[in-house]
Amino acid sequence: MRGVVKLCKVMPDGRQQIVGLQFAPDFVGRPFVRESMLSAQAATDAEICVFPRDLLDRMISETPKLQRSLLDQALKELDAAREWMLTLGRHTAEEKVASLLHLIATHAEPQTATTTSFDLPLSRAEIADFLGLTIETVSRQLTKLRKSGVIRIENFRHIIVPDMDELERMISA
Amino acid sequence: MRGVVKLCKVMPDGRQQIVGLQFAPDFVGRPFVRESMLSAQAATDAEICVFPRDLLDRMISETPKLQRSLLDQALKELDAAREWMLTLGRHTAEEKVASLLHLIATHAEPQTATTTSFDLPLSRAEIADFLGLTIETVSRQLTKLRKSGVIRIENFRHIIVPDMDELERMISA
DNA sequence: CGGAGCATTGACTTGTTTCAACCATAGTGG
DNA sequence: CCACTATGGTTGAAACAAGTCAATGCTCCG
Repeated sequence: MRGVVKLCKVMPDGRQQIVGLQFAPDFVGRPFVRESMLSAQAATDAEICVFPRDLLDRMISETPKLQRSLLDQALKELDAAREWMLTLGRHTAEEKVASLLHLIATHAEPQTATTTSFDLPLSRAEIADFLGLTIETVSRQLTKLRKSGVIRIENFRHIIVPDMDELERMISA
Repeated sequence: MRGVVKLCKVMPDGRQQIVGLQFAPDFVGRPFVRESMLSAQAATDAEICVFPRDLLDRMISETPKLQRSLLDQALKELDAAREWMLTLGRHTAEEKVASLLHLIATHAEPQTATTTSFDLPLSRAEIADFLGLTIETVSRQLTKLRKSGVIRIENFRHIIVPDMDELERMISA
């Protein structure tokens, strides 16, 4: 209902990858399945509406409409995941960081005109885990974007994008 | 029904990423949606069973069982996509190549004991696009795996894995 | 004040890419 | 039948982007 939830995968040796962010009205969880190889953590303060599993399973089985919207959500997430695969596989560090800022800007609060500002829901370490980079590289790319005037940074977490088109041009995808 | 289909995304500047491989009885396509930002190409000779879109849409709407299996397939693909995000983001080149071999080995023909052999459905260039690497790096990692005895290569495309456990150990995830 | 936690910056190293040469195979046409 | 080209793959050397290691800065908070 409010806040951001991150979906994580970890390797035995400790390397970690965030494989998805869930925003405001998204549904988190996997009906019909006992467990998955995924952990979900709140990235910010969040209000979550929880359903008991068997009740939910039953409701889904009985109402085709619900099942349909669940399918839609799954397909939306699938598209997002594949979009992100392109980012992880074929973007440079700079493009990756720009992509993340764009993702958050478009999914967070409603926008006003071309100028946008928002709070990062993630720490540098979490950003690194999302982008497949190190915190140092994330930090460097952020200052690079700042120095080139694409973004402004206030208090580490608050980002101001004077010109969204400029940011989108950094991604070019 | 037979063969391998690859799902591709391309960037305006030509960089390309393969975001999924579909094997034998998988369903390819997106019901209810006119178009998606994805192209599907046969990677090998393939036999495909095609349904007319409106017929399929209608059938799905009317049979909850079909809708359910479609949901299952979507969730399966979502898991696979996220698994691959971990590979793209946090694995080294060597681990990536090993992961691909493992993926193909486990999805291709049924297996015999620990020794496995199969034909690569992808060219070096396609492998590179799947793993987010260059063809040169792919080639180098393959020879590295060959020289270390984890795999044998016959005629460029045919791979023999003497010991599956050994291959899995290269991935460690 | 002083320590803990997070972020930034710098110097250096390394893995992967880039650029280029080369090899093998198959097909084509003189 | 043999050059000749096209295609796909391998290999080497140099360049570069990102990672590693280490020092420092900034805030919050007890």
